[in-house]
Amino acid sequence: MADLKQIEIARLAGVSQATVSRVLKGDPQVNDEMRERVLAVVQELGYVPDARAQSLRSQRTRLLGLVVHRAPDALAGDPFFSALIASIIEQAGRHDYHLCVDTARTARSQRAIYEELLRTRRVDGLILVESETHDKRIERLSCEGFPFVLIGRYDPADAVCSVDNDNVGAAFMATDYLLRTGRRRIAYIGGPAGLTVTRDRLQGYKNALESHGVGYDPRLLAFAEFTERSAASAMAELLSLTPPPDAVVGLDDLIALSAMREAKRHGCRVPDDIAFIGFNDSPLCRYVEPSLTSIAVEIPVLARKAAEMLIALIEGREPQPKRQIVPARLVKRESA
Amino acid sequence: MADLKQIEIARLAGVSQATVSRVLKGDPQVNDEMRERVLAVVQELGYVPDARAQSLRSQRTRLLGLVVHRAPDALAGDPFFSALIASIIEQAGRHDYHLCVDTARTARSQRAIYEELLRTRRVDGLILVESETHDKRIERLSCEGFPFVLIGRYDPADAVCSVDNDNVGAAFMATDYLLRTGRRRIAYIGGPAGLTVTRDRLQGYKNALESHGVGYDPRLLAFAEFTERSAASAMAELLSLTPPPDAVVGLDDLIALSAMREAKRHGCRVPDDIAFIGFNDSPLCRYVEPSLTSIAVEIPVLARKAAEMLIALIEGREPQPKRQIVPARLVKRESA
DNA sequence: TTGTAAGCGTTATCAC
DNA sequence: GTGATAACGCTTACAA
Repeated sequence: MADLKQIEIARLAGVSQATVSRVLKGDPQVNDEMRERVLAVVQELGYVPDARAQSLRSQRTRLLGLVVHRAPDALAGDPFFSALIASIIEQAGRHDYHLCVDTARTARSQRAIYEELLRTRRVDGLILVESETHDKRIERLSCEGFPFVLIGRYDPADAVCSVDNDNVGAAFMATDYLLRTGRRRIAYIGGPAGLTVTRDRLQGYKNALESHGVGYDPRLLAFAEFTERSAASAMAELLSLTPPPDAVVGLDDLIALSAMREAKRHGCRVPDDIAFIGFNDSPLCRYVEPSLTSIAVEIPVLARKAAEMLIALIEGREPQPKRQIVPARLVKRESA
Repeated sequence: MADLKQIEIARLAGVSQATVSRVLKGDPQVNDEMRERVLAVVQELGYVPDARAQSLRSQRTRLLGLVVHRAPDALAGDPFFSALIASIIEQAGRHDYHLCVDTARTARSQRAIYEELLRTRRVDGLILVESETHDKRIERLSCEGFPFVLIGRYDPADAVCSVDNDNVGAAFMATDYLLRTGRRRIAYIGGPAGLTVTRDRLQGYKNALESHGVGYDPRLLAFAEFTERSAASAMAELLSLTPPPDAVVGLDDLIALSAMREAKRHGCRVPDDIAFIGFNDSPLCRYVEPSLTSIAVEIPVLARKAAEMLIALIEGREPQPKRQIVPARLVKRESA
């Protein structure tokens, strides 16, 4: 069973080993009668070619690589990555590719992992997430001509293949929705001020206010760390304004959620007194009370497109366009 | 850069290609002077051996396989798998192994995936989760002598290598706690009835009832798929009983949460009218209202042990003991 | 101690 | 059309 190779099939079918290979590859040049004979033996013995030998010979492993920069416990709680992984696997599977996932916590181990995956040719291509603005890895991969696709933003945008969600558009969508439902004093709680996502979404927020002719009040802006407490205290401060905000756009679901809790603790009714919108449409949203309206960034779409692009690159097709933007989607629930 | 092989290193270092291989393998037989020469060239050119060639030659891919039986969207929201994946990767990495994750939704595709991973020798071993009581895959793998470790239970227990959390004990712990806090009509919502985890936890539930001398009422049992709707409708049915349950043990946090929401929608107060306990202590638990009491199964420990055992098997060491049990832990919150 | 050479199981290029 | 045969890049007897 274990040592079943083409040569064995060939012997039993009374043909040469090369013919077995041809039949398996679907070569149209082979005689029907021989094809039948070979396929019969293959079927009977359940022969499947050895991926290792194929990899060496074809210089292709049919393995996509994904490296995640999170400690295991951080990864564990993050719905983004599990969604990403699951969707990449699915899309890869359609093209008969598999996914190899690695984690790299420290900067050193990151370099090592990339080095390893790239140089050992263990994977045919890489999907990169959470890249920084000037990312050595990216320059490196570009130089080497190694196939890779970025999830996120990069400048110059057309230098690399990338997919991203439309952060400006997503925040516009959230704010616009609140304005349409009659809210006028809309606060924005961002994450750390340096993050591009914080800034992009702030931009979308401003755009929406402007498009409705609603004045922009800088006092309604707050920035929080990614902790419950930080978001809560930002919210407390916003509530001390007169008049207080009647809606809040939070950078992500956890921030929105923590803010919402704080508001409730101050006796606000949600959504009557104040509405809340988060981002990511994480599983959490459905389970809290009131359930949290959220802007879904379509991670499965993102992942599918990334995998699709990467496979195209690997197989020598130049993806067009090189940059794809996935629109966001409003998931309406009780909080707004 | 791309076509850098040992023979090239050998040429530049003025040695034979075999010597390069020996140096890289850390063979103590080689002359120090030669080793220096070779390593210098290796360093300078940043040579790394081709994993594909190594795989073919050594008959080892250094890849562990994990197959997950969930649709991508079900996987996406499930903290269990992300925790599992993350911890396996980490442990594997310590031994210079990588992880290949696949999903298989349908029974047919499951077979196909196993077939593929096993027969193509794409991975050196498999970690199996969510096995069923009489699992063809397991018999198959055993027959073939393919290295694999089960996360979960299997009979006879010493036929295969496995790690498991103490599901019977965990459910006992949950049910016992509810009984001690005065609950008497305790319902159990399992997952699909064939799953061993469903049955083991049912057993623990029954054991606890018995140990408290509380009668077992089969009407208080329900089985749900791993979807919100399914758990909710199971809960709705339980609520229609007279009298309704005063506590629910859910197979996992998501099931417990979905059930809890359904109960609240029916006007039940939690925990006053009805208490809820889930399993896994997922991040979600803290954010819902009321926060969910949960039995923590130590997934990282489970994953680490599984990976450790699998690697031992692959490398020809017989793990002792063949079965490892990881105890559970009660995390008390508001819902019970 | 180092070099030579025979595979590992495929695929692909030749002749026939 | 089909069958030898040479790679693919590495490991490892075996020879020197």
